[in-house]
Amino acid sequence: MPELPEVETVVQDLIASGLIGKTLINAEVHWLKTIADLKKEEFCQRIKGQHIRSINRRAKFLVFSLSKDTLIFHLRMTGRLRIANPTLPHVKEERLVLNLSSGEQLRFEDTRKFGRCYLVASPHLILDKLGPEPLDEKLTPELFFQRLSTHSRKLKSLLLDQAFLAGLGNIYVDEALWEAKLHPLQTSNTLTEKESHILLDAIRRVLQRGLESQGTTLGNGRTNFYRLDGSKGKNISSLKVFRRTGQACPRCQRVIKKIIVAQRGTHFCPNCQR
DNA sequence: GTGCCTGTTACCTC
DNA sequence: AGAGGTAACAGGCA
Repeated sequence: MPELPEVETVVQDLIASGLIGKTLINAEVHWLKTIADLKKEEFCQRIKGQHIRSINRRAKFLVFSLSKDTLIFHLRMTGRLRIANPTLPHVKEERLVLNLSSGEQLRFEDTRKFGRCYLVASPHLILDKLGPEPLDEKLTPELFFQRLSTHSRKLKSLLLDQAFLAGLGNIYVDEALWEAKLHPLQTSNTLTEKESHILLDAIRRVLQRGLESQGTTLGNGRTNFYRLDGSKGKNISSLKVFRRTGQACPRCQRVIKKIIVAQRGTHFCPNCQR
């Protein structure tokens, strides 16, 4: 669910909610594996009294710089953050609650329990293996082409690989490949330099669109992406192929197909994407 | 109820 | 190196 635009939306929502500068009073851990790296007692002890210096995004990670340590969330499939008054009813999907000096709570809800929260002295071990940020100017078209050329992999799996490029997930990869008119099974080192530039542009366009729409919320269930205040992202109306199997391609009207690549549902137009 | 699907990632084997 | 399988989970849906 949460890919780059969704995580960035949540980061911006957290900042807008005035979280920066607040102090973490204590933590309530309701699911141990959520904080897999640390024992519950150590996590609670260590986080106590630290204040939030800044909130950033790297790939699909939310990164809270605290006064001493770094607090990192990965939402995986169904993780959600919510700021709540303690009197707000709790839900059973709540895995972690951080009590703030303001009297509010930062609640982490996660239906499928895949999400993770790390409290570390240094973020490097977690963040340094990630590839470049797709929207970073330092990722030039030349560098992107060079990186694509050094792998012989299906475009779909390569673009999902966070060590190759950070922040894309199933939705935006399918959308970017459609936008670039490239087949998900095409091998990465067969792209011409021109095609690779078109692909980078396409990736940036679909991400930018996702950001402007504050993310993609696909349905109505609680396992979907929601913003901090519970509202939906509006990007679904921009999707051209994702979960549109059997419908007409908006470009050529041919029927959109679905195949499985790298164990992931992959949507594309067999006419536009050769 | 049954069985299959799902937006992520780590880890394993070939 | 890269591909494929499995596992971690629980809900949605036909």
